[in-house]
Amino acid sequence: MATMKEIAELSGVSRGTVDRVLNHRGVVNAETEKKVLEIAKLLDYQPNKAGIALAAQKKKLKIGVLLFGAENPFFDEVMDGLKRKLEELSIYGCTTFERRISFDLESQLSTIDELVELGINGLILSPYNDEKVQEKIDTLWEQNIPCITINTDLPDSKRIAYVGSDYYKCGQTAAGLIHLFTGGCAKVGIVTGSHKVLCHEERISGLKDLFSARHPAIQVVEVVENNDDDYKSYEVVSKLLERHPDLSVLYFTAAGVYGGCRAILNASLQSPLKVITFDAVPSTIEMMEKGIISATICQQPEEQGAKSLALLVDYLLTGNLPEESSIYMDLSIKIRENL
Amino acid sequence: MATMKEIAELSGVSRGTVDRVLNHRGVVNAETEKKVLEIAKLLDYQPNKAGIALAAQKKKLKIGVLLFGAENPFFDEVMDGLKRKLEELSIYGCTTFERRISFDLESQLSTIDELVELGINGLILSPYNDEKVQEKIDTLWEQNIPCITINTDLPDSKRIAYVGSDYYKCGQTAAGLIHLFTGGCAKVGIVTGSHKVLCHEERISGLKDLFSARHPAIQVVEVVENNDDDYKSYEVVSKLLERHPDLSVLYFTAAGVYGGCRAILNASLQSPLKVITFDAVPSTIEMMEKGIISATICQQPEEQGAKSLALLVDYLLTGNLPEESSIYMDLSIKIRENL
DNA sequence: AAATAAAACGTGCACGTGCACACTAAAAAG
DNA sequence: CTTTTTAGTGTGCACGTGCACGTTTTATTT
Repeated sequence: MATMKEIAELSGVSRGTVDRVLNHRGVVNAETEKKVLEIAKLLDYQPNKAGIALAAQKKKLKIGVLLFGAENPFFDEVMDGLKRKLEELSIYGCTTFERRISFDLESQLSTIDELVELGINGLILSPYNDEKVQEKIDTLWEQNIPCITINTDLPDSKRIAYVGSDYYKCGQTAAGLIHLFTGGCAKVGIVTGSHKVLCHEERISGLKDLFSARHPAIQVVEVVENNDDDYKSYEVVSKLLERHPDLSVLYFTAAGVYGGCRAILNASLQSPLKVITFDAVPSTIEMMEKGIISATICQQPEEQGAKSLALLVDYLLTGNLPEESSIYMDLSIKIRENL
Repeated sequence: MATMKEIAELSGVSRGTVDRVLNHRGVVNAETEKKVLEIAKLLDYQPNKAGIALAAQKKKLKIGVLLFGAENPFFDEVMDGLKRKLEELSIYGCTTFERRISFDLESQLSTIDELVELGINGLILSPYNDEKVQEKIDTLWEQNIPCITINTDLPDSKRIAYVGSDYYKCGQTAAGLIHLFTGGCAKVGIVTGSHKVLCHEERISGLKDLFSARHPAIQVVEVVENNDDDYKSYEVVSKLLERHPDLSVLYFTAAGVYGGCRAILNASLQSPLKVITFDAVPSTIEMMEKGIISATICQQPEEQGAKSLALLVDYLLTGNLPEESSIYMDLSIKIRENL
């Protein structure tokens, strides 16, 4: 592996000049630049990561992490993955400032300001879907503080990347499972968070599109909202089961799984009901072990945390943007036996 | 973060002595040792990885990788994951020597010798199940060449770890899927590689055990062997389908999936047959897209490659053994929609 | 022509560790 | 008493990069 020193010797200049050429720092004579670049290409120069890491020690990179769901175990797992990656990246001597807030625009905006005050060099954010947050992200970008959105996106903002799941594909996967579980003829009820939340809607359309394209005999009988609240969920599911005693599948697009399952346990059903959910938080796992939930589709929260940190640190150290601006996690289906 | 330099200053000794104490190198006065260790613990000293990486440059670690299945796309994916991790670990300046061989004891033994000749510092190996290989691994261990088994294990050897899947759990997961796909009453046919191969047997017993424990109405009608050969597979599956025209599920524990599926395509079945397989090689994906295969259980080949390299390099650089001597991958269920 | 500004480049330190080598003082051997 | 051994310790280089600072040359202004 070629080093800057070797390039300098072969080009007849000093290591400092090579540094200036390769890192676009300062001013260099056009001819010199050409020669250095030539030789660098010839030797297939790749910066030595150990050297970069060593030099990065003094930079003391500070990364802000701001997630919703202060009480949501899903985001605990995101944090776990992020921490794991932080350990791996400890070689670059970077530190994180973590904040968990409830689902609220104002506290999101103020916490971002707080993190900026602390002098963060980059931000990982699960954004509230509001124009003010988008503007904030754009401002940060102008201030040389790059931002990565995680779990939910703000596609029109100047975030350098989104890391999360493909919600449409989530819905399609659920549809595929329903087909396999029922043999192609079924009555499906859907419990969603809110029609206003884009990602819930996308999961529903992914599912409906697949049914109409491939399994027309599967019928979505009703969609109810639980506002991601377990008690609301308990109520709406109870009533749904009363209205449709012949329901064969119940599909949760988001939170409120536990409340919904309690409603199922409480109802006296004559036919077996298959339940399909998202994510595998502890209460979901409990219901899978009881046999209430047949399958759950996981969006790899740990990987989301790990990937977003890796991308941000890479950008801060090398200036490399990710190849794709949206990075989707693999979806993994879990049943009782492979939890 | 504390450094060796700081520890040296606080202990009133030189950095060299701190190095000797912490890395058990050379001879140190008992009292001095005690004091240094005390202060190191007090400061919660963790060696700086960038420094280690930089110093590791001159060691030029060489890792041998010896995998079966020269023509098997599954092991291609293992190699992909390993390469990816190698890129990440390039910071330590290590290189790999890769060999792919066919399933044969003699060539495995001779290739190991060849790699040792090349001066490898460690070996990643998918071992042939034979005492001679075990002895070879033990010999390597005596020679200070640690070995990690991948995909299949040799538990009684002196390998420092096994990275792969839990075959019994694979079988249980398949059983769980069959239950969900059929509703608890089904006739199941099993196509296996060979009864002599331990891991195939484990997948079958995982499946049978779950059925007898939880789903007694599901019946395994026959187990046939295909010796991991597609044409043999075509033949035995054809005959199996003739003998059991009422079969509801066909379960492949190993290779020969493509040949078996061709047999299914060729047979005129009156009732829909659900097929469950392992891994997601290109021909399997093709059959999933055609709708022949309902689901496949993946053992994360890329992760196997990545994890084994990470563990080996970690051991070589720091002497840390993995916490568990057997590392099992998560099992991920794939259907057409989440491939 | 002298003074100032700008362009272009070189030098040297810092980062933390591994390891070879040199060195001192005390104990053992002659 | 002198020489040799050995336990114990200190010193300094190497690894590759980022970056601040200094120096020299060339161009521009007064």
